[in-house]
Amino acid sequence: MTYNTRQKELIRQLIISINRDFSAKEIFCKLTAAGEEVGQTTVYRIIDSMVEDGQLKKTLGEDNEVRYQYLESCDHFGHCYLKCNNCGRLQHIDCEDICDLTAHIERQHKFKVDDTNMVINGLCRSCA
Amino acid sequence: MTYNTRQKELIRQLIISINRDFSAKEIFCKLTAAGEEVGQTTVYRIIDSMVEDGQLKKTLGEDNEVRYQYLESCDHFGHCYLKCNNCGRLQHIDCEDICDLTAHIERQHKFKVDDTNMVINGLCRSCA
DNA sequence: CTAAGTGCAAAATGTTTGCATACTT
DNA sequence: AAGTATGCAAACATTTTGCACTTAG
Repeated sequence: MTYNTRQKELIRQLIISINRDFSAKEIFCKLTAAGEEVGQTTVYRIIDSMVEDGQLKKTLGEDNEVRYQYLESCDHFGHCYLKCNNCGRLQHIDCEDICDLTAHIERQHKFKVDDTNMVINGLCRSCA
Repeated sequence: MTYNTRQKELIRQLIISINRDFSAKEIFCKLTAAGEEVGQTTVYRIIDSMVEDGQLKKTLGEDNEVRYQYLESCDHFGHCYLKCNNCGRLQHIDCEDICDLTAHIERQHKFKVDDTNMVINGLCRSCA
């Protein structure tokens, strides 16, 4: 079982409100700045469990820093995302939209595409 | 100008011979194990310069470690790769092969795909 | 009451920097 | 000779661990 705690709720809310990718340190600093008392160990632990849970996706930011991306929960089997290089937001797309591509790659290149975690980079509509 | 040194050559050879992704630490350890004297600072510096050069691509491995992937030099404008999740090898594919996809995404999803650095994960022919 | 979660301080890990020395051209 | 590159040791930054304490169910 897993308990609901003040810390988990705070972190979850903050992550959602940020609405772009973030580092563990950022979360810790923002909470502290807001006067919330949450230990940084706890921040790391909660973030890690959200990654295991599939709610967050790890990415590599500038300066080799580990960043995380919130994935809105969805029950699709395939998870494909468009990530904006400018604002950092993720946008989910349906995998049917790219199944022509994956089929092509599997046929022509003999490569079995893993479309459960595919991220395509670029610029979103508002940043383009 | 940039000088050719024993260390650069050793590291370059090693990276090519490894033929999969690697961490800076691995390079340092392998060189040391082989009896080659190369400082770890040097390893980091040479790898960094290869990243800036476009010869290596950074990725995020397990345990948050930064890993690097050797990209065989090519003069294509678009760089799209298929990366095997098992053996770690990268395979280059031509961007014409995926331009239908990028066109579709740009049209339907209003998202300007950056195809200069796109990586698709999956399993290569021998690992599938 | 028990299992799960928290937070501190310390440790471990990975990476970078300052600087004197050595090597390339 | 002049400009680069190297390597050490120390500094840094980030993340993890051990452990006693607290909290949720």
